[in-house]
Amino acid sequence: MELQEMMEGCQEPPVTELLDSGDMGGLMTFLDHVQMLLEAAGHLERLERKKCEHGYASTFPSPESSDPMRLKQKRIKSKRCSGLGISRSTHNELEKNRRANLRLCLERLKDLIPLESDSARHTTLGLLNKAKLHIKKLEENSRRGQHQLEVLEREQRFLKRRLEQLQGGPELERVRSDSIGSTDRSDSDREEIEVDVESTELLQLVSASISDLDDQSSRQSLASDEGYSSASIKLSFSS
DNA sequence: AGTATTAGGTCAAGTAAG
DNA sequence: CTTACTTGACCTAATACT
Repeated sequence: MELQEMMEGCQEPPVTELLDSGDMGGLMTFLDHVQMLLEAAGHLERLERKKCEHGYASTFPSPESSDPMRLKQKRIKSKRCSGLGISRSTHNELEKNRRANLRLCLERLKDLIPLESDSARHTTLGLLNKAKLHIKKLEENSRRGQHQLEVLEREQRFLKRRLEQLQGGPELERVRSDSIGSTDRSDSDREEIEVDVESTELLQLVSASISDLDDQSSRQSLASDEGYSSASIKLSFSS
């Protein structure tokens, strides 16, 4: 029950949601989880590599295993060492600790990956396989999130420029004609306009705030001697 | 410097229990 | 079948010895 709660606590919302909501804390937690899982995967990989190096349960024979003479010498030496070394019970105790540590790591891993149901039994092998899949999924999500972030940043840059142009006065007419139908646009312009089409709502919002801004600035400007430019912008915009 | 020994840690096979 | 335990073998790094 408690474990289930912890696990649920670890389940991240999709990256897209986090991005949409601008929840930077959530994003950081998500990235932390990815980092921890990658570390776990790295540990497993290192273990596997070590197995290969030593020839343990590996398809690659170690150089020594092919040399019977050296193997024999090693065995003799090892027997000598174990005879003089730590007692059997101490060795058993140490081995027990090692296994406990392994179990602990497995529990931590279990907390990090989403599991279908609490009641289902999770074997070590199953858990490791699920962790592997989860890592792959997180990596994919991370890639997608990164891509979306780039798109949004492009969009933000474009809107910022657009805003500056709209506030800039004499540039306005050119911007308008550009957006209506000029054919000699650069690739980046075209790309930006595509983005623009996808975000009409956002643009409307920006336009609304620009109008507010213009209302204010025109009021201020009209009060001053140089008030005509702002006022004319407003006029041409509304016509 | 090179070799032997020791200490500490890990792995894998065999086995018993749940 | 899975897990936990025991046990012997093995590895590496540190230390002692020549």
